[in-house]
Amino acid sequence: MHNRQTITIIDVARKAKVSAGTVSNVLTGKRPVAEPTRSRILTAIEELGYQPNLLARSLVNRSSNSLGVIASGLEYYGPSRTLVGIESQANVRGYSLLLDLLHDPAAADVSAVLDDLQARRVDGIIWAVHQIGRNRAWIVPERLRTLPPVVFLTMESQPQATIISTDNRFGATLAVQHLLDAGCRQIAIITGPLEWWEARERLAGWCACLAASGQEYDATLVYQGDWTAASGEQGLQQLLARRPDIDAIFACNDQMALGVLRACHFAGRRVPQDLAVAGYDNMPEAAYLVPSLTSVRQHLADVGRTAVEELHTAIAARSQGEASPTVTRLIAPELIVRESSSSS
Amino acid sequence: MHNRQTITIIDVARKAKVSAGTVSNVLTGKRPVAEPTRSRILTAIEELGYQPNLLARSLVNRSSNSLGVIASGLEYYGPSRTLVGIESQANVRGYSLLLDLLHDPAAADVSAVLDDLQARRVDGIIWAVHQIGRNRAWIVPERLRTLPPVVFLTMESQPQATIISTDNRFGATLAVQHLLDAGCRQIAIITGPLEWWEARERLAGWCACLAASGQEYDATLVYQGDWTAASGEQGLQQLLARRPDIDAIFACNDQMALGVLRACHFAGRRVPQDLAVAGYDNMPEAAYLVPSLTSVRQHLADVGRTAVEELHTAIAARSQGEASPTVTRLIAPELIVRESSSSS
DNA sequence: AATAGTACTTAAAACGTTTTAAGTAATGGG
DNA sequence: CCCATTACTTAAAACGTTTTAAGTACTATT
Repeated sequence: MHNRQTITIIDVARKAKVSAGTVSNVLTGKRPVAEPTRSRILTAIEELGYQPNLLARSLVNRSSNSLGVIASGLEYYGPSRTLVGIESQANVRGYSLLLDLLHDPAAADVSAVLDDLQARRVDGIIWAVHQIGRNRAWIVPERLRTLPPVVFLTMESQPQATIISTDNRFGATLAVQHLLDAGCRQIAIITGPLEWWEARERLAGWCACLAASGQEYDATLVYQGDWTAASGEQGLQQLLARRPDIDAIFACNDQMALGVLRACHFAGRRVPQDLAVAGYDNMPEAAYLVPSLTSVRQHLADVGRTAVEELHTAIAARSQGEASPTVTRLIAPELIVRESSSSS
Repeated sequence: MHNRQTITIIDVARKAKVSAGTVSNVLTGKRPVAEPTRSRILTAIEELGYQPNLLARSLVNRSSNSLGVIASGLEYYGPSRTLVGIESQANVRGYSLLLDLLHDPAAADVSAVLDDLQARRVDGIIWAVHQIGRNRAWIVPERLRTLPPVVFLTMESQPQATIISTDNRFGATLAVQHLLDAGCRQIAIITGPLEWWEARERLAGWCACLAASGQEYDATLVYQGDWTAASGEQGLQQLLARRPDIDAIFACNDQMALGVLRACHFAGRRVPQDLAVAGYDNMPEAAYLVPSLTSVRQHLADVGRTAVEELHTAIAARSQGEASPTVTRLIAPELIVRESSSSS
């Protein structure tokens, strides 16, 4: 019945009484084609319902017009937001996206996914996995040389790599300085797991800010959580037990801040009167909690978009044979002050 | 310096003193190769660092081993969760994922993305955009026939399409029945935008459940929100103004439920003593709100995985030349009871 | 009227695989 | 010792494009 033979550029050529090369010329627009021929070809394409085969095109062009994205934790707010930014800019630049998710972001062996992307001849790769423990160990010049250009998200600055990230240290400073300005003096912190680079950076921002205000490092003010609300709840309980005098908490993400709010409720500490609370991430829920949550907003979609732009220029450079310089780009976050920290 | 000439199967063949066909045979494993030759080839591959070009392979195989995913709203909890499920099962089945995001999920013109996926010769397509208004209008047999197999997520049952979805009507029933069992009698609902199929389904579940308990439809108990917490907050205020006697609210997602909780706080209504609240989605924050939120948990990762499985069998069927039957699969959600609705 | 230049077209050669059909060498049976 | 059979190998032909180098037909110039 339906022989569904795929129709190729040759069928179009035959129908328009012209050679395949000419059809290709009108398709790519790289070479002029006389008006009558062009329109003859166009109607032939239309009538046959011809759809070019991008695989064949990519094969000869040696470029697939696609980017590989390796991400993890997509079920969380941050990563998915970043991906949206990546996708929108990829669209603008005409790239398709090949998505790979890492189930264990701490795993160091990633050669399989990299090989696959390479085999599919992606033009560039965005590495959107958080830096945890030694999961960056594969980033060595020998491996990078065999890969298409790579842009890394959310990792420590490194001379041999292009990196786009939000400025976690600065973000933490914003929050802590705000708490200081609000009159708080004993500001505790609930960090993320310290194998995470981001967690260390935010802790460093807290340290630096307190140091600048003349306080010296006090380990009893630090609790290491694991990003979950449960750990925030437990963290506050422990901190209160150790240091009943604390008057502010900087929770390194909003989930943990949520746990803190809950623990405060049961501990009978009013927020913000008895204890000011600031979070990090500015998740959509933050504005509607009771009390609404002061938080640090990262411009994650911008991170994603910038990553694509940076990658795009690197790709262009390499296709010219030039070696593109590696850059590190930090995007400044912004503090959103809400009820949980405003004394009024 | 580095001439970065890509190394092909022919280079390997030459080095192993063998023909390209034989190398292909050990690569694909479809035809036997004598042990000494095989190992000679293997070491040649190893030494040259050969990486097969999947584009070329796909060209001759007429199958790219990849699935196209068209999604939207990825920054929200549900869609990203579903995508994670899709990705994990795609991995199991050996498919790569080509991701396209729709910025306006209500837009009806989607031919551009479909064309692109088709041009890239994906083996199948997962349509993960919510059904809103007429954005399903393109689903007509003529168009479907030109496409590779498609699986639709979250839409109304339709004979000509394979559909995987959670059972929204049943989920709503779970929540409302639970509120009835808790002794509530005036159960209001805050719906999503009623152009959304899911919103209509959940409303229908509420209606059905109340009808079964002998109550007849009462429009003053219905408020149409837009999925945002802000609309939930406003919804509760309006409902209370209209009907001060309501003793329970079913908010059709957790964001709106969050707004309801906030509004209750300011209106001085205690939850659950004065007003029981149930949400939908069971977002991670639900368990840590004060009070923690009763909600309907959808098994979204399962939806994603099932979609891939269903697509996989459809692909297999079509490659055999058979027409695969269309199926509709509804996945039952589950109610998670928490403080916001338990009278104890 | 010959030459040069312009403006398109085209046949053929890539691109890097897999598959087909044919070939070869070794083994076994009669 | 010949013929089948088995077990691999291989050269060549796809797959569907783009690009290169070579035409071809005009027009403009001398």
